Amino acid sequence: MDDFQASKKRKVGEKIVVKVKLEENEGKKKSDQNHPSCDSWSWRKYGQKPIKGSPHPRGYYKCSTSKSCTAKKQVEICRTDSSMLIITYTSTHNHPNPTNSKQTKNDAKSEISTTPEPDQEYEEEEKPVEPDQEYEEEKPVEPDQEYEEEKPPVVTLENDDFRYIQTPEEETHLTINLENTYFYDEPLMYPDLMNFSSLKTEENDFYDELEELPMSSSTFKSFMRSNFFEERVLVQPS
DNA sequence: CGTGTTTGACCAGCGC
DNA sequence: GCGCTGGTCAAACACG
Repeated sequence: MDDFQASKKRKVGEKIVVKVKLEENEGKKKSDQNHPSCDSWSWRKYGQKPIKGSPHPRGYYKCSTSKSCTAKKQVEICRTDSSMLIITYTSTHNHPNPTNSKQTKNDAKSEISTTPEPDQEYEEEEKPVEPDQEYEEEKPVEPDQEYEEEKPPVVTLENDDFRYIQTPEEETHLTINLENTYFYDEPLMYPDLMNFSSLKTEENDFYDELEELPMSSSTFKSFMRSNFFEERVLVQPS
């Protein structure tokens, strides 16, 4: 009802693809039970489909915080690396993050802009500092995009069709530039990044290898509850 | 009882 | 035009 029944189809206007590294041995956090991401939005699963060429099904989630919120995400296990989750965010939250307020345990540094505007972009956002965020992958850096050591309060990367806002706490590297595709790595640990103006993605890079990895939904679920770090990938449409 | 998950069916875009 | 595939719906079910 709520939705822009816009597209049941694959022509989504905006997407953020996040790669999440799972660490199986790192105990299960009950706090992530329902959403395989460390974002603090609450998600409700509304579907799951086996994806051709992938041994793992893809789960479809909607934001359950607000019925009018059209934010969605897709979660699947990377076929090339079963310890990696691929989370694709689509649409935007049109409400502030409800759990931010109750997430004051670490450091309630996260301020949410209460802007009920559906297409509103949060120009500035603060992320809760993650003490143990770890990610170290060195990848070829796009010469055009250079990130300096000391970052300004907010770094905004802009392209013709997407804009990506990051905070100084996260280190973002531009990793690959395939024609029109831009990839970023970063320890995504905050949900407010769900606001983006116009992003798009190609997922074909995941399909380059298929391995037989029989994984039941329960196994998948246990994956979801593990620890991980995330790796955000932004893609620009061609 | 409320909320979230599971799962099969249905729908629509896309390629041939 | 047809079939394939991905995305969504909704009823049934599970869980706290």
